Amino acid sequence: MTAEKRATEFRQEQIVSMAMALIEQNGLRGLNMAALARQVGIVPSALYRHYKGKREIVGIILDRLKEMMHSNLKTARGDSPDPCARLKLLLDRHFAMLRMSPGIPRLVFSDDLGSRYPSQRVKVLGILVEFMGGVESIVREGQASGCLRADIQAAAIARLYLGLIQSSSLMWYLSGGRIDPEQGKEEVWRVFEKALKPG
Amino acid sequence: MTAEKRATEFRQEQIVSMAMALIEQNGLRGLNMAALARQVGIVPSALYRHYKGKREIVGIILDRLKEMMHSNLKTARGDSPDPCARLKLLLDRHFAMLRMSPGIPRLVFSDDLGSRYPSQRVKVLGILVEFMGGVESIVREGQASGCLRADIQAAAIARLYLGLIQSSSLMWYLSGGRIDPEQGKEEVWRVFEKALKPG
DNA sequence: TGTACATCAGTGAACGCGCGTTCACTGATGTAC
DNA sequence: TGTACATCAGTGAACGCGCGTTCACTGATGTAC
Repeated sequence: MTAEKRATEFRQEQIVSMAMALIEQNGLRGLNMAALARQVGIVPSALYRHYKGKREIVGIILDRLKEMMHSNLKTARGDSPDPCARLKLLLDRHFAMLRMSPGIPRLVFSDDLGSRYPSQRVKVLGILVEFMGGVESIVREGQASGCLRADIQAAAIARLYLGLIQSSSLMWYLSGGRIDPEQGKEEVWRVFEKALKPG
Repeated sequence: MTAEKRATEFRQEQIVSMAMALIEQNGLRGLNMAALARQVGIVPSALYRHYKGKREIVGIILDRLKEMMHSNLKTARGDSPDPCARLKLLLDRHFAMLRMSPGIPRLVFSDDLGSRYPSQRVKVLGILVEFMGGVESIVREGQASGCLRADIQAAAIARLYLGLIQSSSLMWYLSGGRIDPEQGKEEVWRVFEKALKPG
């Protein structure tokens, strides 16, 4: 049986989208060329008409992630004069992104990625560092404006913010998706606010 | 060249220890029978004289982890009448464990583990759930004794505690080991204390 | 409008590599007599 | 104390599987004349 012939742009889109779905289900290990081709509806060797190989596909997913994280930060930065409202908006956007692409944490924290494709690990590191930096600078503004307590270092607050997101993702992942992420998000924000508003 | 003949108990110890070292360096993917045998100084097939296979070796590492986490909780629980001092002691023990076996987070959060050995994932889940439960119960006591604020749910505080540990491990891992874990630990505790002492 | 040709997405067979595991065997060590 | 035998940790060759990738090919589609 032979698949319908489609434009390469169409297939590229399909491939990346199916790749993310596979990662979501079984991690980076679940992303293999045979399964990917099956999902797309073509034969494994046909994938190479559209991408140079697996490495390139993973790279493109990370590029998109970088772009999304970047755009989330930019949106949050320009939104409200109140830094704490911006942090909340960033959290909203971040969770919206995770809801749309639940495979992201599995890819980012997959240590396969680092050991198999060292250059991709550098990319991930850059994404996280940029995100942390962005959060930290909003936190600093929050401390200046008085909406966040100033007796804790901005970097530490940023880490706490990331830690709460992370442990929320972890719970979501460990529960096998049974926990509602939306609920997790609101709880994260409640804790963050209560713990870090000036006393 | 033929290796010296050693008692199986001796080799078993060596194998597990080398396996953890390999995981520390390159994650679960870095743990392969060829490299492991090389580290031990025997030939790959000789490993099977001492263990049934890779699955068993990984299982034993997880059993030890479970035991360590369990004993950390038990020690912390019995130590001081002050719940907050117990949380600090638990943090100390946890970081001491990580310092001694830095491969642990890579193994626990390796999604390879889950997808390749589903039964091991269940084991990890059990370990984490037990740990969280233990932390939560100390937190509850802390809220009752007045050393922790009571206006945040105990479960949320426990998650924050775990989140701080996690993001500290993440920083340590991403930095390639350049950050001093001991320093990270003290910072974690400072943040935790400041954020969660009653107002 | 029809024909010839280039382009391009599809196919299936095959390759090469990594890796966990098996198996027949060897030679040293400990034990029974 | 010496000999015969069982046990057991070691060896190396080979197997099987998963998986990413290559390659010669086919047939449809779009374009030039």
